[in-house]
Amino acid sequence: MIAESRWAEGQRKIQLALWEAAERLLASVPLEQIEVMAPTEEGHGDFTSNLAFRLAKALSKAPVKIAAELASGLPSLGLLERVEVAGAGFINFWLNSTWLSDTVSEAVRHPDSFGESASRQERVLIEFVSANPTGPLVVVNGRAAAWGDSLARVMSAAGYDVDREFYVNDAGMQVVKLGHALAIRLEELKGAPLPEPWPEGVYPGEYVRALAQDYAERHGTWKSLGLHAQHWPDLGRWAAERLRAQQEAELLRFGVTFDRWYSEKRLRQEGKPEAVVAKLDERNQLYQAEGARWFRSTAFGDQKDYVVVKSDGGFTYIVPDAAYHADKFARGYDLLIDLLGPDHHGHLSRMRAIMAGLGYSPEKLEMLIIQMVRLLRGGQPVKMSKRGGAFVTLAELMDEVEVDAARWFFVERSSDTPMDFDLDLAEMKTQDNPVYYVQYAGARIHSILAAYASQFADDQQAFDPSLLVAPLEQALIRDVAKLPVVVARAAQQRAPQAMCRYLTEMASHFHAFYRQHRILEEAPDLRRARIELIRGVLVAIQRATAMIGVSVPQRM
RNA sequence: GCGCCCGUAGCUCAGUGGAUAGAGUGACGGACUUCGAAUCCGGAGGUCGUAGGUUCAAAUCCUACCGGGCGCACCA
Repeated sequence: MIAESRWAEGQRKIQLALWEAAERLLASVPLEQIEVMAPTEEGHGDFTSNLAFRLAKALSKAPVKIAAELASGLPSLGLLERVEVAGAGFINFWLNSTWLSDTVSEAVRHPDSFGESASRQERVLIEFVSANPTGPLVVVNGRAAAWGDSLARVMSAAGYDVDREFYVNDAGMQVVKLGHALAIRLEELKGAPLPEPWPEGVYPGEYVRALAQDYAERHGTWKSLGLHAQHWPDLGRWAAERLRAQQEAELLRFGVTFDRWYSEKRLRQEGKPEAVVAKLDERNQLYQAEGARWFRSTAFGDQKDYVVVKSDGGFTYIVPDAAYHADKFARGYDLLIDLLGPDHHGHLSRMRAIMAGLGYSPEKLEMLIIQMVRLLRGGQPVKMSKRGGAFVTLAELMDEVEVDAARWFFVERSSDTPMDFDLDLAEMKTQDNPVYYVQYAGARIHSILAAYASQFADDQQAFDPSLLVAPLEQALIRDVAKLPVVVARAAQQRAPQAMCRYLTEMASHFHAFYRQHRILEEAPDLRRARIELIRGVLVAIQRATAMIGVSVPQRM
């Protein structure tokens, strides 16, 4: 539907031209070996190639000489302004500025789709958050939510067919313990004393009190319930569904929705864990020992074999998990991405092993760890302990920090390293806060466009891109033109944080441009050109912020 | 002990095998009669944890070591 971006198209044309030039010098060079890439530094062109270094050995000639020969034989392709040999043998390419500024008009014409790539015909399932339905979402769940949702948006824009899924652990022992906790709180409502000592593993959190209140209001018969273990599973299921719904509402407030909430309970009811064990058995991957059934995970690079069916006949947790992932493949996804919590390091090699044991190709399952979040206030860590029932929830974080700021902070850092979340900084609506820096650029553009619309409502001036010659204008044109490539790259690297850097750089160029140049007071033709430019910049800002779930208000 | 992740400017962090390793922030010095100063412009700040190896080229890949974080149940 969407054509290849002009930027990528230009890159491709240069690559082909270089290939032809190389073929004239050396009998045959595989096209894949010809790299045309973004230079690391300004002043090295729009694209650069290291081809001369690669050919140096085969041609036994100095890279500089090869580069000069390659460069001299290149056609302009209708897009190159100049080609230069630099350093020890790099070939740098500058794009024609008129060709470039046409992409700005392209952005202005397609404000809702600019930056997107054509479909890749690849179905991806991203599973994230998947918090147990035994309590409210906590801050690290927010990190996973922001990061996973942004990755989904970025990959979707890059042409992947993406679904988001939340796996609900509503079947295990945890749910029974939640039911136990609810029973205790119901007894408390009746005036009974709390158990001494508090039973092991039962949720002590305050939120269970609220649930008990709620339960009592909805169930007239609650007073006849005693503290009997046979009631815990039912109470637990009720509470788990309440908490799951609450999690869904909190995520919605955070701007994150899922295509599917996948129930472990249903997975078990449908017999999928049994099917996985049977399949492993068929494939000769199981053996009996010490009264349990073991999986030969060492055959797939794991450290030691582990139990899949316990001596009491129950499954270990890996079995339903494996069944869940097998089911994802069965549903037709080409690629699975899991964002796992910080306590799942040990899970990775096991999951890889068992999926390999089931015959799935390991590179089709990517597992990324979302590392823990430490909240800082006044430079000091805020105490959090789920066990003690005192923790900072995502809802509390949202009460304190705007969603835009929270999401920016979570996405800005790569996922696999622990982060400090500076509450004071995120709350600040000042220059120190990077979110507002970007939003302010958008607000300024909105404000200029509003003034333009009222002062020059009947402007008939045509857009003349050749007037945009100032360095900052050129920088902004390139920023806009690059969006599709930035998105494609962020998707490929699974690195939504690239969007934050892109936005910060573009905003910086815009603010500098704004201080240095006038728009409305200029002659009509230049005014019109700059209006087109900032419209394009606004589109790029809006598109890029949308991909990380951050808004761009018209006024701040 | 084993596994995963991380050591880059005072601090927080980017960095795709390429050129002189970058931002932000802090401290310091400047800029509003202007379409929004929530902004801009300066200079200063580095043995990329250490030591080897691969390569024309290493912060990036490999090995060892040092330092930090997390995880290592027939719990989930």
